Amino acid sequence: MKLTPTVERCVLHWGEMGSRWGVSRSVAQIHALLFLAPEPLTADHIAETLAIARSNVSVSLKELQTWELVSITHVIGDRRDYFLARKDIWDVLTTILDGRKRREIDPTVQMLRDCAQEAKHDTETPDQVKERIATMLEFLEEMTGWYDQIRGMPRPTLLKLMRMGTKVAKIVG
Amino acid sequence: MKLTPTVERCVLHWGEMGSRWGVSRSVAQIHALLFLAPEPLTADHIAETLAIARSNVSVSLKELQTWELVSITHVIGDRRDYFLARKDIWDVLTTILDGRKRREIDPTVQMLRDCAQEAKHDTETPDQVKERIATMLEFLEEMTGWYDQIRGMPRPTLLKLMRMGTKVAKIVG
DNA sequence: CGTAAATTTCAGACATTCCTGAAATAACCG
DNA sequence: CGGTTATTTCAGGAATGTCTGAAATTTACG
Repeated sequence: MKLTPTVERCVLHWGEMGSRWGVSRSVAQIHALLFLAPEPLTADHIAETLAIARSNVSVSLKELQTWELVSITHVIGDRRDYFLARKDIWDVLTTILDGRKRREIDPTVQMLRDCAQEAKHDTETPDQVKERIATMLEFLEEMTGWYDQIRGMPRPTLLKLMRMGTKVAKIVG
Repeated sequence: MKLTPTVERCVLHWGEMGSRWGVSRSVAQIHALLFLAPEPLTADHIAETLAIARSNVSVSLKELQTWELVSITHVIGDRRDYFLARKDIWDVLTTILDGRKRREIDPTVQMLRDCAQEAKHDTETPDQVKERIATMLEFLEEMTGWYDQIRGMPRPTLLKLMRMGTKVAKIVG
């Protein structure tokens, strides 16, 4: 896997996007490289190609594995680890969304539930604020509930629905 | 607008979430405070309540205004600016999504288009990589196209569709 | 205008995150 | 085992991002 100008451009852009979404540049770049690579790559290869420290690659790969975006394979007669990214784009997207929901949205919902609970014995917080928190909680619960339902649908069904676009409303409504 | 323990908890959590999504803690905290506040607040009031520098509040409010999440109002007989956050949660969400799409997704699509274009005269990049880029581009174009359609739908229609959940598929399919 | 309040700018301090390189550990082979 | 290769850990340095406070600017009132 050579870093051709085209690949380089994708990798750099993806790294840039990563930092805007709370992922370190290295992690995002490695992910981009592995995503594009037709073959699994060794950590050494990645470090050399992207010109980043070998140790950095090691840590970043660990993180990508906890995100379930990257896995390890092996080649017979070779002791080194070969890394392989999830290639199905739809899969990549849902994996990332699932992860962020679990790590960020779900705890936020929990925090709002706690606040709503506490609010009952809380005389100093104005009612308008309590109401706003309640509305927020309701909204998030509705959104996450919807997301979970959607996630449970078979992909072809979902794709069909998406391709129908606004026509869905006409048929249903 | 007093910083009651409940409000404080929301503000701190929201600040935390902000930094995980590429927004500075101050900006996120100010947004949370303004979102919860029933009344518009002055910059001084915000600085005092959150114990952050007045200048920081000024810059953060500017950023929130470019995101169209916060606007200025005035009170007769008072020269100070009063700041007011968008209160409709649905509106807040779509405003944020629109902004991120415009700033991050659209440029990414453009980058992929450029790569796909360049790929035609590019002999060194393997075909498998070119194909992956093409697939990625196709996927993103489909997703953004769908998003734009959805965004154009009247909100009650969309809400109805969401509340139907998976039933939509049964009726349509 | 002159003055005072309100706001903004911005250089540099501070904090955080990220990355590196050396050392430690683990895995494997003969 | 001893030696070799692969991987991980981690302290500290580098880079980046964030925040502050003083000074400059703008705004509005008398």
